Amino acid sequence: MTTEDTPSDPRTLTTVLNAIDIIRTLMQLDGAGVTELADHLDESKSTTYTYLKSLEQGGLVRKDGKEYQLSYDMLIFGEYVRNQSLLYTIGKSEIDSLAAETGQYAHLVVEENGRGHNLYKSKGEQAVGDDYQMAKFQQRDYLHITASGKAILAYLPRERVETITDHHGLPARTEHTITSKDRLFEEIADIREQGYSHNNEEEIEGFQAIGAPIRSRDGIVRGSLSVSGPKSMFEDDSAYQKISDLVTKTANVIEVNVNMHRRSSEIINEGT
Amino acid sequence: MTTEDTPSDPRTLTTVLNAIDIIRTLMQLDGAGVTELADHLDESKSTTYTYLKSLEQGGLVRKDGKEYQLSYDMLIFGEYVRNQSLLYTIGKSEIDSLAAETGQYAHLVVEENGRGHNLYKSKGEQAVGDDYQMAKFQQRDYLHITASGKAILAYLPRERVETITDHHGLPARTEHTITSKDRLFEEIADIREQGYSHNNEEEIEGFQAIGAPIRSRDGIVRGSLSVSGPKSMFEDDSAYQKISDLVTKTANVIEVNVNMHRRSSEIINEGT
DNA sequence: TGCCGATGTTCAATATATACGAACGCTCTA
DNA sequence: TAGAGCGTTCGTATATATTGAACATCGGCA
Repeated sequence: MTTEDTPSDPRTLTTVLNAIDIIRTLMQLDGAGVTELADHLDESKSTTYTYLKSLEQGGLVRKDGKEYQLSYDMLIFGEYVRNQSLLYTIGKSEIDSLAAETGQYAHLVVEENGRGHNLYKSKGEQAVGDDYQMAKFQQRDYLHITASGKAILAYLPRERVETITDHHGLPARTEHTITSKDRLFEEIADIREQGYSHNNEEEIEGFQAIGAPIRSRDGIVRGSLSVSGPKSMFEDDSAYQKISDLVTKTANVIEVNVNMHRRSSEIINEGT
Repeated sequence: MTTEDTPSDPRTLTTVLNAIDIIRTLMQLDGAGVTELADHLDESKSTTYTYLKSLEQGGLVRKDGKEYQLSYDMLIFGEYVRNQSLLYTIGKSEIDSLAAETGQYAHLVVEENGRGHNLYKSKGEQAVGDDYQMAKFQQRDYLHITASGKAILAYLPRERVETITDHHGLPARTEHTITSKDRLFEEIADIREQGYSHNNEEEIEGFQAIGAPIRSRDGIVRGSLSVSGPKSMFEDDSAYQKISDLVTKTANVIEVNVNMHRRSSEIINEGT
């Protein structure tokens, strides 16, 4: 239906996929009417209409004046997903401290389907960059482009990294972006040695970042965090050192707390 | 399929509604396996399996170990919906100030399908109540139970209020909850006279709140805001006065800014 | 005011996708 | 290592989605 649709085996519910396409397109178009949507999806008006009405009845879509929009129920799902994440509930305040101590932006990230999802971000006092750019809910990043993403890649099984890069490719954002697998695996080796990742203007010109993984006791990456800001903040050696120390320290604190929490839930569940 | 399902006319896509049921149930159960879900929905295992796989392929659901969960894409939808709302983008900082000035919780609310949805909340320094209770994403409230909800009801067309109460009823939360239509319409008249609403332990024993509507130039309610805290904060007359003044003032500021923004977009769009 | 074009909505026929049970495979546990 | 419980596959019976054409409604413009 859309350009990105994989062939899909015949045992998949096409109606469900179509509905999801409509949801995504509605987001992409920032709301749309029946005709506009139908044109974008190459479907008949009547079909599109039926989908919209069904989604409306199900509460995922709302008719707002002349246009159909995603409903506020989506907000509920989103908040639910966020609050469900241990990384978020435990890490939130640590990320706030990290942003406060560094004065820059701090982010908390998880991986899903080979992309980095922003669970939370906190803005430090000296953080620059329009809120515009930062508020943009570009919440799904390529992993090879960000410090937090690279921190995750570095501790994913090599095979998984292969799959991800094969699937998503290594598109460039700036001239510093890592665009070859070889280069990426070199970088991964460096990160593992240092324990943190460094984004050297690979996502945005003039911006740098330092990230570190958050792992569970068995070594599996659960997510990562990062601090980002204008490159001037990272150029001075002692500043760089300070930030990387804070980043790894914070990652460790969250790691310990998450693992403690998991352990205690496991003990509780032993009765089951 | 679920208990709340309305018969639904035959022109609706049942597959879409079924998929949405699965999403909602997955949230309700905090993740589930195929069998558990199938039991809850009174569907065959194989059918449920097909839905889960389709939703997974569509990216709304993720298999997390042994259980299916809502995906982080939901977070993207949620953030999108939030950021799309003018009330949020404009009101956020005002709500923060309101929380700071009163020291209590401040909320920003919109109405959808007769329920109040929390767009944003901010916690003041002296705010009490476990983060637990407040972080709980109970983000869809009955309108007659909260100060913000009542502020909205007060400026909705009477006919709409009737529809909403008929549909949702007036369930009680405490012994102070308004549970009759007559009482509700009296309250609405009072709110219109005062310009703000007062929640007198109608939602939670020992908690009070003051809310005010946010309306567009044509008088249509776009949402509301409120400040809530322990009743001791509201008992002193001058404190009550101070809070209600701040609440109505803040509502006005947001109102003006939203209306200005809309006006300028309209002017821009004149070229279209 | 009244007409035109565009958009939203309905419908009946057709083409197609979904639902289910039974059977198989896997895993965990006793 | 047997067995219970869960996830997965598949063939078939059945119910569902799709579409264009016709109708309704809205908004703009003369």
